[in-house]
Amino acid sequence: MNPPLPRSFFARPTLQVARDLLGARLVYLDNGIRLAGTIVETEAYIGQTDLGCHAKAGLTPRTAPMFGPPGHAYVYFTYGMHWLFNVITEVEGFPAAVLIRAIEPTEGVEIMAARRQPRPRKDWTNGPAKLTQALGIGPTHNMLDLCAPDSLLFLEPGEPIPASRVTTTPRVGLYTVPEPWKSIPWRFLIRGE
DNA sequence: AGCACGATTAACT
DNA sequence: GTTAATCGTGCTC
Repeated sequence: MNPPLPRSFFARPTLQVARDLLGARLVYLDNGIRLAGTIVETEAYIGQTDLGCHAKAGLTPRTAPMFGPPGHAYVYFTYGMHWLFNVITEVEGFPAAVLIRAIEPTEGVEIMAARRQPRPRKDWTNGPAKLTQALGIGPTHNMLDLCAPDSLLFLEPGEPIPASRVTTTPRVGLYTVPEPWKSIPWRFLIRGE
């Protein structure tokens, strides 16, 4: 078993981290059972000048995790019902994160399936709030250190994804965000996933 | 105190 | 393609 991605992986430019997380594996130890999936879609949110990023509001109770050290979780509540999982990037004090938007289930598939019943398999983890449902990630995991040796939630390296298989598009769901932030291509996907 | 809106999803037409 | 669900957050008054 590969050791988890170290803090130095996350303490880099956010676009680099978002790109390199494609193909990596997100792992959650749920009561000792490994639930895991390969990351196939990410988005970058970078600093207070990015008007699509929560950190545009500055340091508040909600955005505090983004200002914290890299390699920690930022789990937030939105639309009155959904939890979204992000990984903090860059140096402490600079607010930035990568949103994990979709994974391909690899371990603990039966448990994810049960939580996402009765939906078809392709709808189990193909959205940022769907994958937190399937894995069981929620408010208790906010600010968790994903690089701690005993962490229940962490990322493992996977098969490197060649540039020919990576696509970028504008980020999703930023309806009222002004340009250029609305259209800047900070969403990363594995082609065909 | 009130209000507009959201890094979404599921169920519609 | 459109829209309801549902409530914390940040902004304005």
